[in-house]
Amino acid sequence: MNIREVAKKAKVSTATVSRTINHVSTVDPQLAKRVWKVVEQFGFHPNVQARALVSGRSRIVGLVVSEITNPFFPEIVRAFEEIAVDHNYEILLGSTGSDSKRTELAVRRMIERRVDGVAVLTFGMEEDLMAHLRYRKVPLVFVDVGPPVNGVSNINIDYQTGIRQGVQHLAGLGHRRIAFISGPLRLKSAQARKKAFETAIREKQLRIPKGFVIEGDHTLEGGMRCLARLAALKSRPTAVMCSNDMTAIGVLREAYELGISIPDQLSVVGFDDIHLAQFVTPPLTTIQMSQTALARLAFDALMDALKVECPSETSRNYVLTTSLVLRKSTALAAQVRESGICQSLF
Amino acid sequence: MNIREVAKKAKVSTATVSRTINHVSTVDPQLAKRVWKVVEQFGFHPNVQARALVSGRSRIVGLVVSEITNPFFPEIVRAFEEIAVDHNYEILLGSTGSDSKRTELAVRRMIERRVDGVAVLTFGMEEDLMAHLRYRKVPLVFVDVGPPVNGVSNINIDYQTGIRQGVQHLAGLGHRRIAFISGPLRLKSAQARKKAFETAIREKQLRIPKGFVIEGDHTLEGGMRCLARLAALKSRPTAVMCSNDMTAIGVLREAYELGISIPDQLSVVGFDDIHLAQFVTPPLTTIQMSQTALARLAFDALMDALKVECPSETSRNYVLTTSLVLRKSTALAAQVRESGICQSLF
DNA sequence: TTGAAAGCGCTAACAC
DNA sequence: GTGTTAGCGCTTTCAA
Repeated sequence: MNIREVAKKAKVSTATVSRTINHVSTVDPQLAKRVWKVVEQFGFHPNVQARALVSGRSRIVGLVVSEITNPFFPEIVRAFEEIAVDHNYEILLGSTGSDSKRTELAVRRMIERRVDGVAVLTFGMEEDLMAHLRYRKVPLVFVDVGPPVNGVSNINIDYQTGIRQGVQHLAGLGHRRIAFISGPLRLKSAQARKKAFETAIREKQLRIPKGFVIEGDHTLEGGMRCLARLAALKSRPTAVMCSNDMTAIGVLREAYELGISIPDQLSVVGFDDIHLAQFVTPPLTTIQMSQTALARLAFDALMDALKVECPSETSRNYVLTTSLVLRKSTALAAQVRESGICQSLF
Repeated sequence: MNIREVAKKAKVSTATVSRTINHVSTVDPQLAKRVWKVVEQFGFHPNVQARALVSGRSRIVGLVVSEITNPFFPEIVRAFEEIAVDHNYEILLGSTGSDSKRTELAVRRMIERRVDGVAVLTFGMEEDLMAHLRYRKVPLVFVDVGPPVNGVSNINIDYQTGIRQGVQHLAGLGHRRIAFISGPLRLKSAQARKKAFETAIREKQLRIPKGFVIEGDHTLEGGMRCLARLAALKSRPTAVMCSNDMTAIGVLREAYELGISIPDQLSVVGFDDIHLAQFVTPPLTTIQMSQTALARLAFDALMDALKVECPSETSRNYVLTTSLVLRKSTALAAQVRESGICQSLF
C-alpha cells in the first residue's frame, strides 16, 4: 500500500491524498471522505522515510542521558518519551556513561539519523558533543551550561532554593556540623550544588569544618565510601547533605553497617527525589528536582526552537526550581535533644 | 554534502561512490581511495532516510518493555542499546505500562517507522501487539509465549532451575512454611514463576499452607501490602519467595515497619537480581535472570530472523536459565536454631 | 569494473 | 480545489 494505490482506489491524485492525510484544509470534504475510507480500509500508513527525505524533517529528536541505569534517568526518559509521542515525535536514546567515546558515537548516530533536535540531559555538558552538534546546526538544549549561545537553549536548575531550604531545615533542628558529599566535580551540575551548599551555610552564619566537604560520584557505592570517610573523622558531622539520592541511599546503607542510627545519630538529606527515596529506611528527606518537569521543559525548548524559521540562531533560557521534601531521615541534633534546648532557640 | 557532490569531487559516478561506501569488493582500489578521501575530507554521511527508502530496510529495531521506571528494565535497555549500536542498528523504545492503549500506540509507531524487527520484553505477551505486528510480517521475538509460530521467535525462561534452587536452599535451612508472592497473574511469566514454585515445593515433599500463595503486582508497594497480609495470618510463614526483586524489597521494607527482623524471623528470596538487590538491608538473596543475557538473546534472535530470506516464516526457540544468588536475607528457620537441630537433618 | 538511469514513496510548486 | 510533475538522496539494474 502506497500513496499511489490509495489515489487510484479513491479515484483522486496522489496530491489530494497527500493533502488529505496531512490535514490541508482546502480539500473538498467529499474527496477527503473517499480518501480516508480507502486509507482506513487498507490500513495505509505513509512511509516515514520518504516523508522525511522530501521534507527534510525526520520528526525524531535525540535524548542523551548519562546512564539509563541510574534511577534518576528512567523517569526522565519515560516523561520525555510520553511527551514526544504525543507530538508525533520519535526519540533516539543515547547514554554516554560519561565516556567520551560513547558520547562521540551517540552524536554520530543522531546526526546520521538526521534528528530535528537534541536534548542533552547529562548534567555535565560534554564539550565534544556540543561542538559536533552545533556544527550541524541542530537545535540543542542543555542543562546547566553557561550563558546561552546561538542555537543552544539552556535549562538552568535553581539549586539554591532547594539547598537553602535543606540547610535551613537542618540548622533549625540544631545541626551545626553539616557535611556535604558532592558529585563528581568535573560535572558543572555537581559544582553548582556544592557551591549552593556553601552559600547556604554562609547565609546561616555557620562554617564548614575541615574535611566536611568531600567528593562522591553520584552512586550508591560512592555514598557508602564517603560516609565511611566522614565517620573516620575525629569529630563527626551530625548531618550530611548529598548531591543526589543514590549517594544518600549509600550513606543510609553504610550507616546501617557502621551501627550509626539514622536520623537519631545522623541526619541525612538527599537530592533529586527519585521514586525510590520514599521507600528506603528511613524514608529520605530530600530536595526535589522534578524529573517530569525537566523532561517537559527540555522538550518544549526543542519545540520552541523548531518553530522559528532559523533554529540555529535561537537560544533561550529556562528555569527549573528545586524544593525540600520532608520525610524521616532528619531529626533534632543529638546535643539539642540531650540538653533539652528547644528548637526555637536556634 | 550528498552522494552526487562526492561523486563530482572524486571524479567518479554516484554508483561508484555508493559501491565504495558500501564496501562492494569490485571497486578499483584506486577509485575507492579517491572516494574515501573526499568522504573523509567533507565529512560525508549517507542519508539514512534515502537509504532506507530505497533498500526497504530501516536498520531500526523496536524494543518494547513494560515500564522503564521498573529497575529491571533499564538494564535491559542499556544492554540492548549497546548491542544494537554495535551492529549499526538504532532502537525505538516503547513502554506499554501494561496499558493497552499505549501498547497499541507503540505498535503503530514501530510500524510507521518501518522497523526491521521488534523485541517484546514485556513478560506478558500482549495479544494485540502480537496480532498487529504479525500482520506486518516483521520478525518478532517474545518472552514466554507458547509454542513458536511463524515469524515469531521465543525466549523461554527456565524459571524452574532457579526457583528449585531457591526452595531447596530454604528447605535446607529448615523452612517448611514457605510463602510465595506472585506477580500479576494475567502475565504468563508470573504464572510460570508461581507454577515453578509449586512444583519445587512438591518435589521437596512439602506442602503449601492455605493463604500462603498470594498475588502481588511486581511493585515495591505491592510487596509491602502482601507482607502485611501474610503477617496477619494466624500462623505466619518463616520464609517468603517473591516473583521479583521489587516485591522482595517491599517485603523488606514492610518487615522493618512491622518490626519483623530479616533474616532472623523471616527469610526472603527475590527474583531477577537487579543491581539494587545487593544494596538493600540486608542484601537480598535472589534468583538471577541476567538482564544482559536476555537482551543479547533477544537481539540475536532478531538478527537470526533477519538473516534468512523469508523472515516471516522463521521461528526459533531460545532458552535462558536462572540460578540462585546467595546473600544475607535468608537464614536458618527459627525453630531449627532454637532446637539446635543441625541443618543436615533436613 | 564503471556509468547512466530508473525508481523507492512522498511533498510541494505550478498549472489548470 | 485538484492534478501533473519534479525532485529529495540513495541503490541497483543494465549496458558498455
